[in-house]
Amino acid sequence: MHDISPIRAKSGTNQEGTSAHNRRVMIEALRLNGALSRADLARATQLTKQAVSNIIEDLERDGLVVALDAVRKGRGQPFTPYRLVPEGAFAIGLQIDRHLTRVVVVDLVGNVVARAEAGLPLDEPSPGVQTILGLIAHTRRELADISAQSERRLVGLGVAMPGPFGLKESDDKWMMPAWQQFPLLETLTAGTGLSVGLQNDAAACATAERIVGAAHGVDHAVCLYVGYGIAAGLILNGELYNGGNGNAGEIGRALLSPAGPGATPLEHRASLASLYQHLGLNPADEHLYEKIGALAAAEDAKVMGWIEGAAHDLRWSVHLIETIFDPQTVILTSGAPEALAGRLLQAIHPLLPSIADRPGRRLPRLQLGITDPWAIAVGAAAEPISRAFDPRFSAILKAG
Amino acid sequence: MHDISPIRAKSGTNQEGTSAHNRRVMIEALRLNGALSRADLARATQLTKQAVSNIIEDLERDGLVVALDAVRKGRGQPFTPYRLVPEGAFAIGLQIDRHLTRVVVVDLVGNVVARAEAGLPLDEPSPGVQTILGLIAHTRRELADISAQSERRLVGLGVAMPGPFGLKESDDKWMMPAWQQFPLLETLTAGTGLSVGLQNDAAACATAERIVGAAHGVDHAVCLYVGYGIAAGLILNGELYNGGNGNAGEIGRALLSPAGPGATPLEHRASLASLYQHLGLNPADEHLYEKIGALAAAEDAKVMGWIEGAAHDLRWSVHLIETIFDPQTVILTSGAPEALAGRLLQAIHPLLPSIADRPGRRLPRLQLGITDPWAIAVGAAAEPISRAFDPRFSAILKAG
DNA sequence: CTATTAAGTCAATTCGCTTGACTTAATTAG
DNA sequence: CTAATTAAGTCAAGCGAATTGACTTAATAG
Repeated sequence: MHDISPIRAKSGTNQEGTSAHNRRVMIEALRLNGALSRADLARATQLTKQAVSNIIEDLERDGLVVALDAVRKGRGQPFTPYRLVPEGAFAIGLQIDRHLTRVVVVDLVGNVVARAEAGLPLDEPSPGVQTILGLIAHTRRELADISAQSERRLVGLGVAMPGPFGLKESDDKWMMPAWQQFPLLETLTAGTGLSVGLQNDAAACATAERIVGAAHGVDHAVCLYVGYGIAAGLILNGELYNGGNGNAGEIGRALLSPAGPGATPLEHRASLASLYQHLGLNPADEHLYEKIGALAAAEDAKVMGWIEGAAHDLRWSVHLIETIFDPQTVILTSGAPEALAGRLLQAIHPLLPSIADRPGRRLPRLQLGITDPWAIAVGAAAEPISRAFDPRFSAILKAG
Repeated sequence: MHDISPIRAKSGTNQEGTSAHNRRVMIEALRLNGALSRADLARATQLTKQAVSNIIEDLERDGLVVALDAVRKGRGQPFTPYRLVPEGAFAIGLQIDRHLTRVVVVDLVGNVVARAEAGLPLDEPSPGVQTILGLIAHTRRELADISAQSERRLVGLGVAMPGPFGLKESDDKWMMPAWQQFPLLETLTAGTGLSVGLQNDAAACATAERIVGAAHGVDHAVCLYVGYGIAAGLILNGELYNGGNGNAGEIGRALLSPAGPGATPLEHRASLASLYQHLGLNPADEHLYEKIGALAAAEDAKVMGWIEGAAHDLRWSVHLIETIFDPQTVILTSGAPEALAGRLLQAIHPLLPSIADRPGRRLPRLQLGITDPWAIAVGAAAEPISRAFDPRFSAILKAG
């Protein structure tokens, strides 16, 4: 922001970057594969045994990994597997949805160790933020009871809320105009002292799937999230893709046909908001989740009608996503009860033909992801963890 | 292929990776900014003056950069700018289109130093490949006349042809089934002794735009290529995105509406193939390019009719691309004459509203890119150059 | 019991970036 | 005209993380 050089160049790197990267690679390898010996790690990362030994010793001293009992397996000296220590790091995830907010604390491997939720006023961010800071403080105290060194091991706060961000004017009734204007990140940074990151809810969902779900270890996946709105979280080359302005994947506003009066945004037909409207339910209703879960389980005619319409558009959305991204798999996630999400998944089938329909596929073209209403908050919390520990290009380079 | 470890992990890195990355960063900085002093480079890349000096000395010895005259500017010692040496490296680009093939040799900064073209049989790859190898040998001899050390400085051969690749069965008449089956890359590798890379034509186009065109220095851009077919080249985070199977951006096969008998693939309505059909022209006609150029310049009714239809669909494609990728700009490129491409661009306007319609934009939402029929071949040649000299994550890591 | 296989350590080495002092050469202030 | 200031660039020593190759340890196969 201050004194930007007119010269465009990528940042260089040095031994620090090398070291940081290799540590991250070790941590990711352990997350993806469970427990590994140093010899295994050396083979998998192409580093020497000695380099791996040094790094592991380092990580062990930092409390991020721990040795298990030696294992005898065939000839040769028994190996000592190492695994991640869940209590090695924690992060806080904050989901801000239209009518409620959720806060979770997750550990290094993605376990939820504390959670809290509360209602949220749609049009008044200021008291809402007080509520949020209260929830965060509460979960932090819970965390302190679990882990003595928790504060030192807290790597950040991830925020997930419906996008898109930073547009001209939010006169769209499906949005949250008051929240879009509020200096949320600054307030949260000041109020918590943590490093704060922001994602849209689909991105958070994709991050959750990547850390603990169906996208675990998959480098190219698209996470289609049907929540109050609808959006896609994009995992490309093993990293979340945000776009030029952080709004990539905001397909809720995609028009369903080239033009004309029938051009409807996708989110007006395939989002829970549209379902609530279809059913005449109040979105602020406290028992909404249970109600639509019961209706879906009972295969209520109105719900099934909505499902059919939404599935029709989603089928085509999957086709477009496959055609454009060529992902290894598409993951359908939802803030909806599993009964509803499952029926929606079924209704989307059979899928339209596309380039994804290729020989030698290993992963399904479309699969159901996490259908836990807390998934978004977990994904939000996974973002700082990923930022701190996952191998990524930017982590090798100097500066920030 | 052989003995794949079941352990999933990213590769580690070491000083070699560091060094390779920093050299690439220098080269990219010089390509993007023209000539820079070592002090400028140090500031831009965050490396120390000393590190930059060592690397520049190295690059100079390798013949990749050269010092210009010292420049006095304000206080302090005059600085010595360095610039890239075009003859520092060469690459061959091969475009295989439906009815013809083009070969170019480009230098380090993207200048074409030799070119050749020939017709190609659609259904017989084998004699076609002999033609291609002949063209390559021919341009190589031309190159040898220009640069004595040319062979040593040839970094690779890039191939661009219409995708998608590796599908089940190419019973689609718009495709080139015979070519899809032929072991092209192996034959070319054996026939030239060069390292060979493959892209679809839109990706090649995007690479060309990135090296010498509208996407120069832009990190998030989508290149919409209207050629015989239609596809999008995706530049995400400053690198070309290929997808899980190398078929990302193949939007020609995207269906234009959710379902029903009217569901037409985009390429049946917005591709030059569809124009030829609309006009009743033979795609193998030698003077096709001139013919449609003249018709477009004369605003022929039939051509304008096709433009209107194609623009209708492309307008919506741009909307979808913006909504999904949130790019900084969308670039319309085409193998068509400028008269036609320009009118098509005009006809696409006004654009549909989208998240790209945001305050503080610097780049146009949609702009015309290179409309040179040789652009694809140049982009194909740019791929090995980029692979050899551009900073990228994979270049830091070991092996690969 | 011996040969073989494999995990892991030890100590020396290597290599590219960093550090801090220094040199060179220009402009600006007095 | 001189001295102070500013900035580019060099020099030489140092550092740090991975590498190298020999070595140790401990298991199984024959």
